[in-house]
Amino acid sequence: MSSDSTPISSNFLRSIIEDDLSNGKHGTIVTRFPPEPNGYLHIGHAKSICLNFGLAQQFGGRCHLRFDDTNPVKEELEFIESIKESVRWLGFEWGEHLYYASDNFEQLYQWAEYLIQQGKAYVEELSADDIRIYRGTLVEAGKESPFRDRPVDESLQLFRRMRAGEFPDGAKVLRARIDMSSPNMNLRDPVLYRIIHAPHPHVGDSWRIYPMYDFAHGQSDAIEGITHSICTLEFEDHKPLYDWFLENLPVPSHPRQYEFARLNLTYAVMSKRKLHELVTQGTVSGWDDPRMPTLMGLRRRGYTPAAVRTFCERIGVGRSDSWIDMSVLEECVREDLNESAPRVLAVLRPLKVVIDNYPVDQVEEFEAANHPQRPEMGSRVVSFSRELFIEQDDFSEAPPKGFFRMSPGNEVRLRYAYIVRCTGVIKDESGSIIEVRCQYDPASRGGSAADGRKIKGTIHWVSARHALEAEVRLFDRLFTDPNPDRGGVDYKQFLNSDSVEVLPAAKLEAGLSSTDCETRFQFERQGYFRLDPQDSSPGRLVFNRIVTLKDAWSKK
RNA sequence: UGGGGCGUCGCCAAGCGGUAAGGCAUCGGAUUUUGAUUCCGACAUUCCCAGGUUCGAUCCCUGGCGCCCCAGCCA
Repeated sequence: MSSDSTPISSNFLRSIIEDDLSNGKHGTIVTRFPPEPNGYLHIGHAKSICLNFGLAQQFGGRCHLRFDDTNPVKEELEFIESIKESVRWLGFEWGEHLYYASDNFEQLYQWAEYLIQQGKAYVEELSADDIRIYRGTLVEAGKESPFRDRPVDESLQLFRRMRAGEFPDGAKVLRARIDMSSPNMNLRDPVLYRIIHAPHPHVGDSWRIYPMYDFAHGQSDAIEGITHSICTLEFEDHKPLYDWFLENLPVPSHPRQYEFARLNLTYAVMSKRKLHELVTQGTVSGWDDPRMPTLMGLRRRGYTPAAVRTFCERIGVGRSDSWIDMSVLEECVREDLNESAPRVLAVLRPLKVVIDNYPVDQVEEFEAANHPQRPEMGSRVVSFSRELFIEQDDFSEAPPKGFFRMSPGNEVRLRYAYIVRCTGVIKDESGSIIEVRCQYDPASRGGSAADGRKIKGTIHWVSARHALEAEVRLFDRLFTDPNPDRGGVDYKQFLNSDSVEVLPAAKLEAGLSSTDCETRFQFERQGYFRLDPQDSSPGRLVFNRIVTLKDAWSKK
């Protein structure tokens, strides 16, 4: 992780930890990343992962991976596995510190009985609807349940029978006995346990009752000896409850909770519900669709873990609601790939070019640098012949002002090869250009004019008879609006109908025949690409565009 | 209209009473066989507003205004 390029900057969490360490409150820090295994991880989770694992790393502590698996009806083994895979892919390792809240179920159950015995919890028999009505509203105090003051023994017996599976789902719950008139809704006798007759992905069918998040999370933190329990802002209202449990239970430690603002990205949606919808409604091909902001999606697209880590560092950590510009993420991959990606010539939308004065059967080989700024990356040889492909965009019959690519009468350099002058075009019956004719300057071998004249434009090309054919997929933002997630409107109305463009017959330089999906390339003048790990096979090359190059010209 | 937060450049974000870091974006200009990269330069007399305390306030106090979160047997 030392290769990440953004300097570590100050934030409020680092300050807190520095203080706790220097004043001896803690000798070492322990954090945790606590996902619920009910879906795939997205870029927002990456922020939390980088924060928790990163803080532990920077301060010589450790970070646990803990599954907050208290709701068996939403959780699946598949999600547990994909989460582990995503965290590892991001570059973090939890070692032996893998935990499940569900492994604490017996202890939590004992603590629940303890609370009952202390008169601090009771078995509730009101229906879910009635509980809601009794809870009151934001501006009105709640009412106490008729079961609130029932004898301790009665609650205890009932709770044991709940555990034994004697009651159907929803028949009863266990509630904490706190304060029905608290202005903090979380303190109005929160539900601790509910009856769910469903098997659990991790602990199987051993339980009929399951603790709620609030009754499991803080205690799990305490059991694991977490020092800094870092979560998102919406849990701030839960902190008094978090602390209430830790103060009223014989727990081994009392972690402190700190909250930060969750990540929002422009031109994306981040809620699990909406991502799920995109998948199930077939808007995208799956959780790993290269346009998805999921870690699986970014990975398949070709993003590097280092780029995602740099992004998480660069956006900072604060407590104010923030919308990070997609361009920040994009710039992070470019930075990473600009350093490491070998350059290659590839024509995405081919236009045939014939060099009339070039010998018909002649083939020349030119040396091309794999990375002009990094000679140590070596060079390769590219074949040149009379018939080539160039990019359709690199030719204009009636060029706009400032266009310095190929146009009739103008000279342009074919990268690494020769300077050519366009002499004419051939069109089909409908008037579209199907071929461009040129004359080359034999004295410009390698691309430099013998007389030293300056050539402004350099374009890429591929020799027609040597070209490799490939499918290339150009991905763009999934949404047309910077904030599709804003309230009041259906985010689906902002779906970008052009978020993927498939180019079926791109022409690549021959050397690309033997590459693998681990290598990211820069297709010169176009962007960064890599083989799609899913759809590519030895006989069929499918490239994904990870991100474009910056393009000052197209902006004009 | 209860409670909890937040408000520093277009987007993030440092700053912790001593006179506004940095990144992304944007705009100039230089170098360039990628209109990329790299490099230089510009970019908040001002920190939501109004009062107050102070020699001095983005930082302290008071009062406004705006935005976000909370009424799951979800996490």
